[in-house]
Amino acid sequence: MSTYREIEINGEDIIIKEVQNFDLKDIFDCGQAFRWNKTESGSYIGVAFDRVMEVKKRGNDVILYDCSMEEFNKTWREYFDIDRDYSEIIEKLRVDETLKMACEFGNGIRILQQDPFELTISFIISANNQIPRIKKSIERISERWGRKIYYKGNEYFTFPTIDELKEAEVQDLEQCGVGFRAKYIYETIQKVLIDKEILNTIKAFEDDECHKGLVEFKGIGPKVADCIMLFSMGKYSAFPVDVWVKRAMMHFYVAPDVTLPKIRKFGRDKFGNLAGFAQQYLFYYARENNIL
DNA sequence: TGCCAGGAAAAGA
DNA sequence: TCTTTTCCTGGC
Repeated sequence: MSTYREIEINGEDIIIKEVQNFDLKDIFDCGQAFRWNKTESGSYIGVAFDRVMEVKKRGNDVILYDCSMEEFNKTWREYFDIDRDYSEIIEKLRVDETLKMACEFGNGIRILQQDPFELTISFIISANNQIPRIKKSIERISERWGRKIYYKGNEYFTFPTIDELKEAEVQDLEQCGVGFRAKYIYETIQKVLIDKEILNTIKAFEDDECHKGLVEFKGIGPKVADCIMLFSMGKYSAFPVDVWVKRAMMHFYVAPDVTLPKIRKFGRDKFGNLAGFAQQYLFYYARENNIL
């Protein structure tokens, strides 16, 4: 289902009129992206797809600064999932009392569609890690191997391409603060160097096959695979079970001693092809409210 | 199947 | 200041 939205050009900027369920804090604080930061003016600046993007809300309008209609249609429309009607998803999920509460809390969430290679490396780093440190590691990797770009007089760095990372050694990666995950990142780089289309191939698979393909990488377990397929491969039956979702599920649905694979199966069976959305609402609700 | 090591820094006490 | 926890995976 897609809903028509009015898109306007205003000087150098794109204005998407009257967007519902689109809140910048919800989108960038729900743990799916690591390269966006809030500015003093209330906008968010991030690096994605080789450029710096600044986004701001004005009423219910979304402004994308310095962006042509062509670029918007080619890249950001899909990235911000503009054509999806989230009220329809919330309508279906809110029959469940817990989800009703979680959806109301995080009603501005959108699941971004990011670059599979960047997401794969980023979520390998995320394993048993915390967000400030994950962000720092990704910044260091970008500074070291990415391309320097400028926005409003400030320096930014693109996330490196596979070719830019081909010389990276385990030791170099360790210097970026990724710790024991360095060898997993190194092995993933080698694997992608051998077959540069491997992530696109995996992306084209059905959801379960996609998950199987991803967990074959060192450093990618069930949780990280679910994140990669949900945030960069459009696989919405994914149900990443991290510490917060586990807490939320144990709090609201299942017995305290249930294993992670069982929680994952429970979530996927319960929410079907909306599992990924349900997970995001639950995760955000649980973490922001510090539920036990 | 279940347990635990594995960076280092944030968050909590 | 010190201790615990951290969006978990691999290997035993």
